[in-house]
Amino acid sequence: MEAGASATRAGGKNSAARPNLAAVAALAGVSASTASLAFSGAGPVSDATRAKVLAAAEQLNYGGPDPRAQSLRRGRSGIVGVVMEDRLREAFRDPMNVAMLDGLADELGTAGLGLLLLTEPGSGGPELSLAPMDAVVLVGCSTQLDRSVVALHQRGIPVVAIEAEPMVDVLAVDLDNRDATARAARHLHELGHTRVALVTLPLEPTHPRGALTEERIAASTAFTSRERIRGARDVFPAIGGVVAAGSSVEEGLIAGRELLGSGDAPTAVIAQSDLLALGVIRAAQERGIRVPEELSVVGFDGVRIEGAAPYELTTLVQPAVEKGRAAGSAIVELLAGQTPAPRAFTSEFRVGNTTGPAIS
Amino acid sequence: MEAGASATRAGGKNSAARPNLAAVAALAGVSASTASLAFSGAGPVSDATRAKVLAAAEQLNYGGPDPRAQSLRRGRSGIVGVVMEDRLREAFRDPMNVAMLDGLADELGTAGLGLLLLTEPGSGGPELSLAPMDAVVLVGCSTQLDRSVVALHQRGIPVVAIEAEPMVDVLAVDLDNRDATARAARHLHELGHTRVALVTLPLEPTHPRGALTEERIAASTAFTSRERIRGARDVFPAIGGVVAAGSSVEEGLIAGRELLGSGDAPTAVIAQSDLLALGVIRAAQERGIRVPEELSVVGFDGVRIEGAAPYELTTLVQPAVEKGRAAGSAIVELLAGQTPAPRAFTSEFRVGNTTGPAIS
DNA sequence: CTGTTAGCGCGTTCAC
DNA sequence: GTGAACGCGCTAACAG
Repeated sequence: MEAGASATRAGGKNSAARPNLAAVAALAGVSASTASLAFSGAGPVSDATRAKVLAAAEQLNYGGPDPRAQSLRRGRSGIVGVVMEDRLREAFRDPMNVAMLDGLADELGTAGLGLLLLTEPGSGGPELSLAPMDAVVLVGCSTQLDRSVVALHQRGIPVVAIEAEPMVDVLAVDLDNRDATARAARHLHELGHTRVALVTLPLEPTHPRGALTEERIAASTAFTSRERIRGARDVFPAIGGVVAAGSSVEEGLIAGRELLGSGDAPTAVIAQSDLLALGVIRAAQERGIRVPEELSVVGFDGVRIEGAAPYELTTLVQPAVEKGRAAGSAIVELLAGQTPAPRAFTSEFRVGNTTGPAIS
Repeated sequence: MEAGASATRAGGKNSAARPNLAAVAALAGVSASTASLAFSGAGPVSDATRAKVLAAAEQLNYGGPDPRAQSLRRGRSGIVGVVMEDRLREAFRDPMNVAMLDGLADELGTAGLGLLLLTEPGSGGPELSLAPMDAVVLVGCSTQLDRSVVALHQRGIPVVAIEAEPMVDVLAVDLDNRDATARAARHLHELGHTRVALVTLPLEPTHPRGALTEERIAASTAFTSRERIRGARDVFPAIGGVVAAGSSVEEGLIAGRELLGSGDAPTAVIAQSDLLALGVIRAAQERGIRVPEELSVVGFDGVRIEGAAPYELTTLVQPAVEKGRAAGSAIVELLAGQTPAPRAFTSEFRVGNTTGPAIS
């Protein structure tokens, strides 16, 4: 051994094999278990011994216990999987998802848990059942994940679902999608609207646009969209409309053009997200239709959107961050062996300046 | 054993202990390694044997090999960590980050790798060195991560950094932040502007607002912001301005008010993101300052922003998705034992309708 | 094609 | 305080 200033990228054969705890222990002249305690700090170790171990570690360029081995030994990896709809960009485009994720990450981070982004099976992404995770959060997922959920249960991995069809042994974090939409619909009803149309979020995994038909509703795999449709139908049983390909202003614009260009254009539109609602308003502007005088528009979510001015959307404000936070704390409790109760959140109906009396 | 329709959540003592591969193998009457092959499919196993194993697995309610054990044995977890600035919501608010992540996730997903969201050390989140990951991507990180990077190297974990201060043994995915900004600055220079101000992205981890001072620049930990400042100074050596607390229209508005309210307001503003640029334009509108007649504004990123109309921002279009994709493929190559070359991307200067000749 | 033998790297009993 | 042994659950070698 020459001088000790090396360690940059020395070419010695020592650097070839990665050191492990045993090697460090050997060099320090202690047993492996003692060395383990010296690192984890979870046990009585004399300062002198600890120093010896740390010195040996430094000399061997040992970076601490291997997380993979720890995971196996402890039976915990500190990772929580989050399953979202296929395209990340799609999911992140909607501020609601982002807010929810933020709440979730916040709560999990506090507990030292990391967030693993997964996509639904079949989308070519990482296999849901291949990742070493301690728990899973399903968000805005299609209702067809039963297979995967069963596999997770077999592994004893707790599952929390945000706004999903109820499943056995899956803790639900719910939103009053149906009731909330019904409340908004009632508002329109009271204002005298009868020709009301829906602009819904996607109903199928492939997100095709098109008219809202009975068949599509029946075959839909999107829980949230369907619940909101039901809410609208609680008030307007025969309500129709169009299905958008995503939650964006652009999609709302397309949907709005479709609706407002038809023979008997609606006097009110129930959009399933604020972004869609804003798009519909844009479409109205294009045709010179005034909002709310000639067209009422309600949204869902209650996000502040850049560029919405001068409109203040009539909408349903949902506690997105809280939803994420609730899912996070539920996970933490689940991992602690407790059995938390399902959580249900309610949206607040906020009247803005985009709804008004129907003109007959 | 009664009828076989059970397995829902039977209370037998068999369901207490989670089955493992050995148990399945024993029940199937084969060796553990054979059972392993039957599951992984990576080896010659007779159909009859495989069927036996699968049947035993089903009977025992075994969900397949434990990913944690596989991780240890194979030395791979299939997880790639992504380290971003502290708040997720903050990071996701900027469409650039989302686009980049999308490209990254896309490339990694194809390789079967999952994305683990991590925060910088000290932000209370999951420890960067505690997660079982195969590689790490640093994005928009402060330049003070050397400690963590060293730890990762000790573990033999490859690191890719997107737009970061060069570090040893870290593969760089770079953007021509400085040159690009200089190009935009030159454009303003040629238009005759001399009173030009900057609106920069945060310079410190805590994101305080305030005037852009020499001290702050010198002490800054944000690589991208600093490079862009340098680019501006290549053309306007004495340029000053303000530091925003994040990349958002709101922040741009605040910064714009500050700049335009001062004694000698600038005739041109170089904003370090399109969101900030739009905010500055809003501030100008508030004061009745016309863009581009009385104030020129350039941005950075080249994103389509809802609500920007009727403006089409003069900006630097950067290939965000490609950046992410490049980082992803670099990771894949690194994990395959190859040594990919660093990648560098260039931004395209796009002249919109928010810049014009200086009025003197 | 299948079984046997060794570990992967670590944490946790127990003794001393 | 410290050391010795064992096993987490699986898979990569080699035998047969």
